[in-house]
Amino acid sequence: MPRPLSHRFFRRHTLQVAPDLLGCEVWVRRPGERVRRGRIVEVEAYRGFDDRACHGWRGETPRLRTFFGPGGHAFVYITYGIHAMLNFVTEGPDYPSGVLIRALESIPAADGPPLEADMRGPGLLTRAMGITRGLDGSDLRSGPVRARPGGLRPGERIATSTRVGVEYAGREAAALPWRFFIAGNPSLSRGRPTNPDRAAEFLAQRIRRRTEANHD
DNA sequence: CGGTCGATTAAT
DNA sequence: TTAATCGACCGC
Repeated sequence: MPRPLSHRFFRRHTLQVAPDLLGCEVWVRRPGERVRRGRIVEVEAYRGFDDRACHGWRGETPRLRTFFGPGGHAFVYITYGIHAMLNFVTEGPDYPSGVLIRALESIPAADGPPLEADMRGPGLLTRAMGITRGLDGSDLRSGPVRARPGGLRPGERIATSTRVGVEYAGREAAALPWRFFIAGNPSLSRGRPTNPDRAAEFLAQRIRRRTEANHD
C-alpha cells in the first residue's frame, strides 16, 4: 500500500486526528488472506482523564495497556462479550486517548472486488474486516492494520454530534460533540443520531483547516 | 470472589 | 424492548 499514516499523524491532539481520519482508508491483512479495505466515514474521539466516557479516565489497567501507550497503534477490545471495537491510539504515551472507528464505506479495490459486507457500525466493521483482539497493540505503520491517507470528495462535509452510547458516563461527557462523520453518507452507523450540531461542525472545520495548514 | 456493566447488534 | 455473552473491574 502507499505510505501509511505516520506515528506523527496520530500523536497530535485527538480532536484534530479524529476529523482528519474521515476519508482515510483502513487496511487489514490477515495471514493467508487478501487485504480488506474500507473508507472511514464515522469516528469518535475519547480523550484523557477528564472525559468520563473514556475508558482510561480512572487510570491504567492491564486491558488498557495499549490505550495508554504511544499513539500510532491499534487498540482493540471486546464489548458486550461479543463485539471487537477498533480504536487508533493517539497522543500518549501515558495519556489515554484514541479514536473509535465507527463506520466504513466499501471501496473498489485495485486487486479484487470490494468488500460487500455491511460495515455501518463499530462491531459490524470489525467483523467484516476480520479484526480481533489478537491485533491489539499492533503498529499502525507496519503491522497488519494500517491506515492510508485519504480525503473528502467534492461536496462532502464533516459534521459532528454527541457520541453514541455514553449516557452512562454522565451529562458532561455525554454532551461533548466528539463524534465526527461525513454528513449524509449512506454508510453511517444505523439507528443513531445523525443531526449535526452546527456550532460544533463549524469548530471541527476550523480545527481541520488549522491541521491542514500544519500538514507535514 | 461474586455482582455488575458495557464506546453493540439483531431479533421481538 | 430485550437477549446474547463474557471479561474487566469494583467492592466486599
